[in-house]
Amino acid sequence: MTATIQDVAKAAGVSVGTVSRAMNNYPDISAKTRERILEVAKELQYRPNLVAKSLSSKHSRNIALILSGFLEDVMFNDFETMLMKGCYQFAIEHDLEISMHVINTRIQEEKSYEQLCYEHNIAGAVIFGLKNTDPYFKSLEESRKPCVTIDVEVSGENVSNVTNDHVAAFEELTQYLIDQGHRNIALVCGRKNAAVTAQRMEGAVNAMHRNGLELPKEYIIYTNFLKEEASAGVAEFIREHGKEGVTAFLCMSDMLAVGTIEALKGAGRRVPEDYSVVGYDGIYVTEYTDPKITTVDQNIKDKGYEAAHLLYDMIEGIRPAQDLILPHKLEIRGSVKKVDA
Amino acid sequence: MTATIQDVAKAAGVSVGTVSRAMNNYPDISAKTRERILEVAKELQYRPNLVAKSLSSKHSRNIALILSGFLEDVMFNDFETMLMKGCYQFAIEHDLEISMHVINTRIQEEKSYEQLCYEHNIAGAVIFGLKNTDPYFKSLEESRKPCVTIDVEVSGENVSNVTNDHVAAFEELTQYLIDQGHRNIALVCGRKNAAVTAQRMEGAVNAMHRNGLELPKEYIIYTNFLKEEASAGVAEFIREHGKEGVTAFLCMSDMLAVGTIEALKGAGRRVPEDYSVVGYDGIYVTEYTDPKITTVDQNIKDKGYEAAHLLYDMIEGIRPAQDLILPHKLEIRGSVKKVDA
DNA sequence: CAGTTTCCCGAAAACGTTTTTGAAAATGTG
DNA sequence: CACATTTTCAAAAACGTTTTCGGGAAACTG
Repeated sequence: MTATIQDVAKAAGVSVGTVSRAMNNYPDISAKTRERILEVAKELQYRPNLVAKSLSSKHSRNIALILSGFLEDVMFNDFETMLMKGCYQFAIEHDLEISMHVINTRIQEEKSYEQLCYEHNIAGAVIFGLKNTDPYFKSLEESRKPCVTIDVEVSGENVSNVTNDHVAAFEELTQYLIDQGHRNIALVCGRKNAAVTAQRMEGAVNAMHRNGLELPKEYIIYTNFLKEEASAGVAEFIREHGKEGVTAFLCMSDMLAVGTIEALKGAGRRVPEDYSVVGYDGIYVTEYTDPKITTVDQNIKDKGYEAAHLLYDMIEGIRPAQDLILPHKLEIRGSVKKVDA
Repeated sequence: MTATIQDVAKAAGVSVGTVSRAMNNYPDISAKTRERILEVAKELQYRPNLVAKSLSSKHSRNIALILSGFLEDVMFNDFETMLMKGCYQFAIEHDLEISMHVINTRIQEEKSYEQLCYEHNIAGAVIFGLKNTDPYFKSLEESRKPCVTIDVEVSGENVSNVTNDHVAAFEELTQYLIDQGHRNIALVCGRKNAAVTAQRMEGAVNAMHRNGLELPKEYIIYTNFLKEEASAGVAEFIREHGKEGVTAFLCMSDMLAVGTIEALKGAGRRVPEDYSVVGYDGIYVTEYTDPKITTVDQNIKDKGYEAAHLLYDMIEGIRPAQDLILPHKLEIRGSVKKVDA
């Protein structure tokens, strides 16, 4: 099979401990023997077994990316993938091992977060997709293993949160619509009791009130963040309220925007000529629709990178647990038309 | 910390070996002691350390998903993600551990596939995104660790390949266009020396010849599978050949179809009224464009599932290395118009 | 040059499991 | 009841590393 540390030791005429010291750049070894061992190691194409390393070593360079609901949600491939890319980017740059774990409710009930870490000798994790109904949501609070959640507020000694200022971002997005002259705006909402929904709602209402506008209850269309529900909701909306002068649809996600545009086109309306539509998230689909969708880019890849970064710093004791708010960016594409106020 | 097997052994008044036997359902243990041990284990919330398990155990339940070029290619989030989902699906169903490794050229030069397996105690891997210029492309041939490649033909004792019949599929797609009355068809091609390009080209030409049609060299637009290149190429094409009666664009990927449609719309043409367009792959974007793109669905999630399945069977000695050709499916959406022949 | 310090490195314990070996206990057989 | 067989389990080796401990050699000190 492949050479082990024993083989290298024998070939170099030293003890295994010395080989270990040579491989890991420890100080207490003479330059000469280190050279020789490194040479022999290269000769034998020796690669340390990371499993043994992980078992033996006190401090681990393994971090995890934990995904909840990965197999259930079929729609959002872009989000998780960009997040992964960000994490892997950081891991590669800092020579970390990263392992991915998809968890569902059953798995969460079976083993705690700490147990999962223990199972795999993991120093900490970036956790994505956690719902407030997930068992981990509560139990993380008392975790002794550090972790970083994405876009979900969990309090706890060892838990950080990386997110955007969704309130401000949505406020900005709403303000943009208003600046373009829109006064009667319908809101295509996400899941009623989701945290993100509440934040975005707050942003929308803030912007409207600041401009002396109201958001009538009838102008709120609730969905579960599903495109089809947005389509159905919007179709019904224009049947019932089509004559009331609404000029824009403010959607809580890009997917909802896609559904909204579909419904509008299905009803023979043009976007943005007849109705303006904006989305939220910045997933890559927004560039491929017609028209391209004006949205707020959360830059999820950076989020992944910064989450891994923060996790690493927590593990190393460089930074304490904290909330990190990353910048967002209004991406103006083609789905909004300026109207006369 | 968390309870180890020692703790369980002590609490149950037996040796660690016995605990191991109880946990793994070995036969040589009395039902009574097994019961008792399992109870104690649950009591202590014992979870075996998988790292130690992997190190100690002869046969491993760890498989890997190896992704080449994951961080480089920014465009195709859908493909890798669906593949992952398929693999994880199988892994969860069969209680396997799965680890994901992103490799680039540097990493491939640094360590061989076998070394990578050895490092992580991996029994075998599903490999995706391998280019014929990748170092692993050749070295896999002699690997003693089983592996399954996706959509790339590598010969070798222990390497399987899961793919679609791209020639037949593309032939079918082309035939569909012809059946709809199209006679003058332009081909939006992928990277010139890629294996997939050659296969699809073959399929296209087969179908055309069978119907007594020709594919003029000027009607072939080469790209590197990039949307922008397709846009540019098609824009130029209709400037130069717009008057020659071409009615359809046959694209080697969905992304190219998106680029093609973009260019056509940019030039004031309608799809499918003025030009029909078809894509290939079945990524989810095809459902979100306007019009929705008629394409061939490769069902990449199944591919991932079946690849993991085959890998598992190879490891267990149930199936030998082999090539697996999965069914594809023509997905008729809205980007093709019937014309009078 | 004797005593101290520093530098190297070998030996062995440790990480948490599985697996092999062998022996005691239980059961079966005639 | 003596012997053979089977069942059950304890003890210890093994997996491939890291890390601790300690000691001899070399290098300083006065």
